[in-house]
Amino acid sequence: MSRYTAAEIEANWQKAWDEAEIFRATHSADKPKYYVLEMFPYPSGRIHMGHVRNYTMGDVIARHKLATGHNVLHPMGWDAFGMPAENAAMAIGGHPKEWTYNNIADMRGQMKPLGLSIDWSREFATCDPEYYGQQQALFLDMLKAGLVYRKNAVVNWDPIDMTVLANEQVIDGKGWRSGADVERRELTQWFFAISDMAEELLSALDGLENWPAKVRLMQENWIGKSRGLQFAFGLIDGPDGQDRIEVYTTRPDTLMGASFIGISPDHPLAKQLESDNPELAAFCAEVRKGGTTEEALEKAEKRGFDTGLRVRHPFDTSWELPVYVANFVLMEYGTGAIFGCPAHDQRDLEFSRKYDLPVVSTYVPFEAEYHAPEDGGDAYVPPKTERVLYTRGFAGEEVQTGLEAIDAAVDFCEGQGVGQGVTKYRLRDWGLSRQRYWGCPIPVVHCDTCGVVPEAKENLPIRLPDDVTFDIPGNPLDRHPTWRQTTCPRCGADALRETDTMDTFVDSSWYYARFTAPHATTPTDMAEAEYWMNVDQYIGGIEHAILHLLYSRFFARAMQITGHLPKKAIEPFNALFTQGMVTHEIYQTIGDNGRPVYHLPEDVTDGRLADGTEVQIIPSAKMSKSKKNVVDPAQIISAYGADTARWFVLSDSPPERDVEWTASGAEAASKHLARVYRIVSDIVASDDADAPDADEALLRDMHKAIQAVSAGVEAFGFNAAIARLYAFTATLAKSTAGTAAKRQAATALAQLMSPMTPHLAEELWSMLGHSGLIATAPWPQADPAMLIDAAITLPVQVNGKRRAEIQVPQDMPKDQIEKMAIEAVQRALDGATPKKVIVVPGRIVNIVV
RNA sequence: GCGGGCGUGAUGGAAUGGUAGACAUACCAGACUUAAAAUCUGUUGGGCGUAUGCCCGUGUGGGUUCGAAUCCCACCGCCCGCACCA
Repeated sequence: MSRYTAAEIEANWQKAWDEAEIFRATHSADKPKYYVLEMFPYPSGRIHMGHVRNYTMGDVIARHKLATGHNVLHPMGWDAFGMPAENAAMAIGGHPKEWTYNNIADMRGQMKPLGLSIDWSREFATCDPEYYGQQQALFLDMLKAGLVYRKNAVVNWDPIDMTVLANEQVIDGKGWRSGADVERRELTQWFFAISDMAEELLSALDGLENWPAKVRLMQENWIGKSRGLQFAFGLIDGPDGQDRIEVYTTRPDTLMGASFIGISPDHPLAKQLESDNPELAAFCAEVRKGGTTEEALEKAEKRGFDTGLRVRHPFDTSWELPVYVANFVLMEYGTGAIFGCPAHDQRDLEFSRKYDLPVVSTYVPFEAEYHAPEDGGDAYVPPKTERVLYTRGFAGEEVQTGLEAIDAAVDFCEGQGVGQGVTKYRLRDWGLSRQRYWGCPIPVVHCDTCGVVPEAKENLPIRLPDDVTFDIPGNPLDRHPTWRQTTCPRCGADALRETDTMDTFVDSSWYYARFTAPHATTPTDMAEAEYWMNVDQYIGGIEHAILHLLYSRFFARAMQITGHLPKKAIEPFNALFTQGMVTHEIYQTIGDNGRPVYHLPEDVTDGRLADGTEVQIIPSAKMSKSKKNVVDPAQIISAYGADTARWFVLSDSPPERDVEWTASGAEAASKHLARVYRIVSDIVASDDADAPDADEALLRDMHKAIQAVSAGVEAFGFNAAIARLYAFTATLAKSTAGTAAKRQAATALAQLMSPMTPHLAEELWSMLGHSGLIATAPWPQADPAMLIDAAITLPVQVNGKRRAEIQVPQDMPKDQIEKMAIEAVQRALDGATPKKVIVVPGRIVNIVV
């Protein structure tokens, strides 16, 4: 009997698949298409277990679809532009291009042994001029369509990476990559007009039924739609030309409780006043400088600067309110000015107490023991759905919910000519300019006479120059001796190229479309896009729930507007699945300096290092180099084979949750695969043709397994599918059936395992004497008749507690089941007469006494 | 603060409102072996009992239901997203 040797088997079958070109995606009229895509990797140089899990899931889907008669597109590429390449060039010398392409070659080399069913003929990297040239063409079309524009803007400047960041890339006031405190600078930048599509991007979320609700909700919150009233307070004796302050509020029902106006330090009025008020200027400067981190904001006192100006309340001209420049008012949201209502907003209340401003409730709750904010209590902010008593509403005293009162207030104010109801979105335009080298050059030219001129399409791609240096910070394109010099595409005069490159999120916002025609001489080929789009199943990490997925949704729309995608691709990803991380325990000892020292899993055996030192085990966390809790897929593959790694990352945990990598788990997976191999070898070697073939139980279990595993694979229930395969394997191992039945069951087992462990499955298929490849063999079908057992076991409950079991024929009439059930639980009934008998067919009997 | 999710054995987890703990890990026991490894078999939620069995049990407390891990309400704990957003 031969032994299971993963290395040999896996190499052989990978070669066979390559030679047969079974994963090459082609059109076919008689098969439905299926496009499965995993979020493409950044070429850091090494694949990690997270990649293995992600791509294995996609591969299971792809292989299952292939076997169920679909025309599958399953491509792979590289998200290859970005800062790490430049950082590497700065740190260790060399060139980002070289570094990137070497990494790609390395990672491809690590990925191929996984045996993924990828159409490698479609592979590309976003740093290929062939790709980014088309991205430039797309940019020019978007520019023409008004989807890109240039403006002067206060931007988030990352002082370490020396570049601008999008709002989405600022996390807690720090750069998402560098972690540096972000500064505010005013620069001329390119923007995608994504906010114009806010409503569309929001309302279309409803149609994404096969996206996780969590992701849809996160996007909804990010877009941040709010409905409110925008109106003006009349300014008394304002500076030159200023006679009003526009404010926006979502709570116009509290307008009669207003006690001050707060404006942002960046508000035009504040800036105007600043010029002849050094004290105010100092205050504003201090606020602008202030940290925007969570802790800083938490601790930051609500502070204001009384401008001395007063406004009139729109509904009572004798009512004057002071105008403060307040440190908590943001210029970026609404109008950059608010009215403060301390009775119904805790922040406004704190501010009012500090500056001794009046506190007036507009509504109160019904409870008697209510401690009003006027008397030192907290601000009263009930849910908008709660009914409260309005004491200072617009229609006199009445009981209303906040929602009703807000609507009524908007109507009333509009009727009185005080402002209008408006809808606002938190989503802001996407700034795409980056002052970096390793990115897609923005294809425009600055001409002294013509201004900013789009490059001519025939000049594309605008290639990055290779001869650049990284010895000093900043953008090497800026200081390149000749690259900038060009001629104006419009007037032919000498002109300068734009040296900003595009945010790398642009690259990943349309790659899924490029995969449908990776070598087209336009961004996409409409016929191919029409055939392959949309992505039927997209799989990736939850960390991309907002940025990448929102940008991609925007791009799909932009590409439709510019004629690069068909209408049906307006939402590019029909279904989205967000998989969990692969985690591992952390092994730590305390070093001489009292600091923790981390140890790699391969250096720890039974909780001890090689020298016998005991390590402290810290609970499982995301694999990270700094904590050394990393398992290298390449090592696992060489130790156990790819099938073991694939099997393990799919088992144990549901795919959307984190899975903990354990050595014992990997060992167990490996043993199981070897066991399956052995069982099938034995079946092939034996000849029990004379054994009673009547072991129907085996074939029944086979059909049930086909049913359960198929359902599991289709519904991302990989862990449950694998559990079922363990059980079916046990049935097969113990079966006393004849060879023919066993061979049939073994064949089904191989097929059901084939999406997860494709190499072993091919080997078993071949051992069992089947011709061709299991990868392309039709998926087994469950026979409905075999799923129903002739006799079934019914638990019998008395008052909801299980007291007995009865064996009944599948089709026994209800009244007979009742009779049998009552008989079976005579003792538990203890003479009592059943009041009611509930028979749930095929499930349970419950007797109520 | 706002929004969302989760809580089941020693562990990962399973369970269309219908036998809670499938499957796996770990542990324990047995078979094979001179021995070990490998392999195979069995046990394992808690408690009571010689036993047929009985009681308890899905974070806590209540509710709906013939029947609740699952649905509803409140609370506790953990996790995630957003956040001086007016």
